[in-house]
Amino acid sequence: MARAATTSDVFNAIAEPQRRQILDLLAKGEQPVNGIVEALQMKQPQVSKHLGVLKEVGLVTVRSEGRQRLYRLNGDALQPVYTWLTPYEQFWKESHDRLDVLLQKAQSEKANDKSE
Amino acid sequence: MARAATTSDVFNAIAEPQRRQILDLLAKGEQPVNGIVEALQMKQPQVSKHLGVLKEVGLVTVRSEGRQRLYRLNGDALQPVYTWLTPYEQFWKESHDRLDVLLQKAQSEKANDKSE
DNA sequence: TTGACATATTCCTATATGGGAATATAATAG
DNA sequence: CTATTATATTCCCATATAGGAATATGTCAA
Repeated sequence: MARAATTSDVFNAIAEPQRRQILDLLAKGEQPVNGIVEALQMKQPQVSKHLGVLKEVGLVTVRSEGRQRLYRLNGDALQPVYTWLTPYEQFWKESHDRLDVLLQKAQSEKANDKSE
Repeated sequence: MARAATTSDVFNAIAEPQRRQILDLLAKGEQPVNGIVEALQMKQPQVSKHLGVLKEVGLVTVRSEGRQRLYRLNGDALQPVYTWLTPYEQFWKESHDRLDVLLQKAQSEKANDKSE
């Protein structure tokens, strides 16, 4: 089997750096395709393709206005990533105060208390 | 150009569901390859390959003990994902209280204060 | 209608899988 | 040394890109 499609889920969709850039831009507000093209210095067809992927996984929505197509971020679609990631938060938040380390420290301090 | 390598960065590495499963398992504690194979019902070569990817991006570390190779999670390596994701948090945490909405609400409440 | 602008789609190619099967390597027991 | 256990590596294949180039589609203006 080959690698899963980028459209199979949000994790695959955001694996591509340029798609994350597009999302970051859209986080500041709705943009027409050309707005993205200019802001991020990408080629128009590539942007349209990336937007297609993002749309398919629900990360963006579109609406037409005249000849422009305005893309808008749908941040909610990122929640699965956040949900998966949250339990790992402990590993870097105060990374040197992980539970096991704290326990060891507590032990040695207890020992020190006795000897000091 | 083809898709970036799964070993190019953490985002690509965690795009594969089975690799996330492996990480989830290792989050509970160090495991030998066969421990993972049994726990997750995967084939040994596949597990070794996935571990190779995870190791290359720094998500796991290994140490040998006898004939076993014990893999351990290195959660710190997930921080880039968390960092990228955090600004989007507002979109789903109290998703109906997004900043723009809050501002509107504040405005109308202010108006109400005056009238009440 | 015709032209110009905005975006989407198609075709092509090089590349990187992920799984299966078979095999190689490493380490220990006897 | 030899068999066994534990893991890694190699080969092969089907598939899905991501980018470039060219072109199709859509929409509005005159």
